[in-house]
Amino acid sequence: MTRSRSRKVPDITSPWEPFEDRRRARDIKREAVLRVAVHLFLEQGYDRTSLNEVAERLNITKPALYNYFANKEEILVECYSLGQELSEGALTRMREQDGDGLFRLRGLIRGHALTMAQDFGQCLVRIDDRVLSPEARREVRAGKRLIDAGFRAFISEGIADGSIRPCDVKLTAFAIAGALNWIGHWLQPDGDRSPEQIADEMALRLTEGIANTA
Amino acid sequence: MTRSRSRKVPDITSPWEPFEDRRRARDIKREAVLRVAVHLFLEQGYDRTSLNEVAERLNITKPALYNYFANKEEILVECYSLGQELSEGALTRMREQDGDGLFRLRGLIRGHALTMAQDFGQCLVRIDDRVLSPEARREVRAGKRLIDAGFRAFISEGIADGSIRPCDVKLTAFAIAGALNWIGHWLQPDGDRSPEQIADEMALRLTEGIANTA
Amino acid sequence: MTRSRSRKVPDITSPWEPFEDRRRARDIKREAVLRVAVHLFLEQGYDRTSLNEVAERLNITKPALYNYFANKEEILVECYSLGQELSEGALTRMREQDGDGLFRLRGLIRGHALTMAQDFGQCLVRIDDRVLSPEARREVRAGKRLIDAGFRAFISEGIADGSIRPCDVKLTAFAIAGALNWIGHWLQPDGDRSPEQIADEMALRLTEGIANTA
Amino acid sequence: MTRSRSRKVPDITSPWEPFEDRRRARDIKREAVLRVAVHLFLEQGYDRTSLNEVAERLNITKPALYNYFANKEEILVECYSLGQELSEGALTRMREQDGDGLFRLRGLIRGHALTMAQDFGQCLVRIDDRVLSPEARREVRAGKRLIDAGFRAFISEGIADGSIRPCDVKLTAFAIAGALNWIGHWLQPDGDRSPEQIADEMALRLTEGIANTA
DNA sequence: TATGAATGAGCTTTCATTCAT
DNA sequence: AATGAATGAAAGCTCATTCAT
Repeated sequence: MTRSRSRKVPDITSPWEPFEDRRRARDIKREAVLRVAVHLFLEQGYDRTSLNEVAERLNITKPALYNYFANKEEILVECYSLGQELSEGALTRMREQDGDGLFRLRGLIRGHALTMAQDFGQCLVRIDDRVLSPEARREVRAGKRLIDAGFRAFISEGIADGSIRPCDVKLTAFAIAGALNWIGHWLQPDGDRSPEQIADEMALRLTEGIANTA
Repeated sequence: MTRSRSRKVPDITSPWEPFEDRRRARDIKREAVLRVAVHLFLEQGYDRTSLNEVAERLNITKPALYNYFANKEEILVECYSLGQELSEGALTRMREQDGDGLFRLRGLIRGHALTMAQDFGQCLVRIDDRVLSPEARREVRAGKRLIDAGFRAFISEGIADGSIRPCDVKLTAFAIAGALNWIGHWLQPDGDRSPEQIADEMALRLTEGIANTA
Repeated sequence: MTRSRSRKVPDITSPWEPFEDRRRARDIKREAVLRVAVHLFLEQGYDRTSLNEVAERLNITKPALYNYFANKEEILVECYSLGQELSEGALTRMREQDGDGLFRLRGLIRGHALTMAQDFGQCLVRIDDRVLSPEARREVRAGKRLIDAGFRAFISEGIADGSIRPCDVKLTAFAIAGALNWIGHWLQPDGDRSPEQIADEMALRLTEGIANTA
Repeated sequence: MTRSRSRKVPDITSPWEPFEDRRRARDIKREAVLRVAVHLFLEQGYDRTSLNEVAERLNITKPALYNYFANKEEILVECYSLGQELSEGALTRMREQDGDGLFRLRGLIRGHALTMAQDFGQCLVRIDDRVLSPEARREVRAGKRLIDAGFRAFISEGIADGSIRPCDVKLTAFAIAGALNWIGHWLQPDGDRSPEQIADEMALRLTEGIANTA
């Protein structure tokens, strides 16, 4: 026993590694579940995607999923969370950057557009959160409001610093967000524009009317 | 219509009238089903709305629905159709009006925004057409493309006649459509802006950047 | 239509009969479900009896049960109810009869013993009410307490009127109820004593010690 | 085995002790499992108690249980066994004591009542043995019959020696056993009577009617 | 000895749809 | 035109049990 063990070098040098390994393996598997799930959710809708299908694509059985998630809803919630992270990431990055309101707004537009080019990001706007339990829904909606508030804040800021022309902040924010969210509905992975091109174009196009270039 | 109605007094003279009446009654009921259905679909999602619920709100029983519709999918398809009619109506109206591209585009924006303020209109963008059978889906998508083509046509027209500044037509159309479709997601029936106000505002706001006012 | 109808004599003489028939048919089926269910519950236990088994014995399919009952629990609750009715029937009958406490107690014993000879009666003591939801359980337990209270009342009454010797009422009631409830556990349908014989014997035996024969 | 063990220095003085220790530790753990299990079985029923719950309360994981028991059924069987031991203990003790039938019967009643005040004892009458496999059930039932036979034997003995009045032995035994078994259903751990008081009271009360005091 | 992961079997429940009436 | 009853299919979830480690 001692001998056979002694051959396994890493076990001696770092007895915690196996633990780490396990946890990492677990996280990797969790992520794999989420990736497959969000993909199917987007493809077929949440209700029409059975856990069996998710499991099948992962080459495991349905109950195995319950090792990683408490129930189907939790899977969706975590998909939302990952999407939310993408979205908030863009917001945070721009918040920390110097520049006037218009500059930051354009950055946020770009970031949000790129978010919409990814599965987890699309999930935010294409999977109806009405399937969630009231509590989960509240949390998800709070996240969505954060983003919206970000758009409004940058617009207001731009108006204050003169980089954006006075306008109806709320409606403008909705219009911009709507145009971006819609990307998730029409974007083709193999389209003739790359997500980055779309993002850049949107950043310009959606601010053309309100940019104070005078 | 007016004539058939005026005859109504003596049923004996016109044995076909009851037929008319019947068909009308039938249509009225069909419409009632659709109105209730689209409402519930929007409220809970298509999959989570059972025909039982629809029937209950109509004070009939589930199988009675099958007198008016072949199956659940047909109900949804007709909801889409009604939404599509609203949408295409706006398009047709503007097509028949005189005016330059910008003028027509603004009219279409207004019309589309108003469409998004109604249940059947919202249905177009909030109920995922992936629940439909391939054939039905193809038809619905064809309808949606029509609208999109309308936006693009007016924009191109505007560029041609000089009322709109040159721009990426496709992307611009997507941006405008997205901003408008999004209305269906955030509009509150009792909000502080009326649908008409929103429509007018959007017509201006979404063309600010591309209008050739020089 | 009118003619074909006029041939159906009973429809004319009593237009309500078909309705009645239907309702009766429905009740008959409900009862059949309950009889089969309680039988299986007693034979295998509640948890180990699947609705499939119940349905199979009735030559219907599982979901058909849901026409008559909202869920499995409701089936059990109604079994309890029927058992409770038997039990309370005996109590009520004796309450309405003249006689001293001892006489009534013996009557109740007899009645309860006979109750324990029937499926619905056995259900009361052999199916654990812990499988029920809290609300349902509360109701079932309230029923059980009623019976218990009946035993105590008659004993107290007997002590008061001198037909029963002073004793620990609560414990005596428990002892009697226990002896009777236990019948449900050992009674064989084809045993050498009939339920009536057992009931009579128990009425005497369980009161021998407390009867005031002096 | 002994040899390989002897290499561990401290073990040299008494190489058997660790074994003993181990076995003892194992038995202690087995017992702990049984105590937790019987408690949960009584609280929620056998079927509704998952091995996960049992394990959780023991701060181990579910598969660990399989080190001590082959399967869930075995756990229940051993719970029964421990209850049976309690019950048979009372029987054996009285069998070995001098005294007439009435005396012994009263002793057995007392012993059985006390058995019913303990988890393992209650298990005998509150957990349905129909969840067991046929073989296990046969064994458990054999045990239960032993106790029943004990009651009958003492009653017969009492009739023979004149301490008990002639009566229907079988029915009397059932009545007494039933009254006692029922204790397990109504006894409250914090009730106003101690188990001993109840046992004494029952010993008198349940023999009042048949005791030959003349 | 103990664990995390996985599985197979099974259960309750829901629902669109059909059919006799 | 409308209903009550019934069904087939499927879904989410639970759980005892096994196994590699």
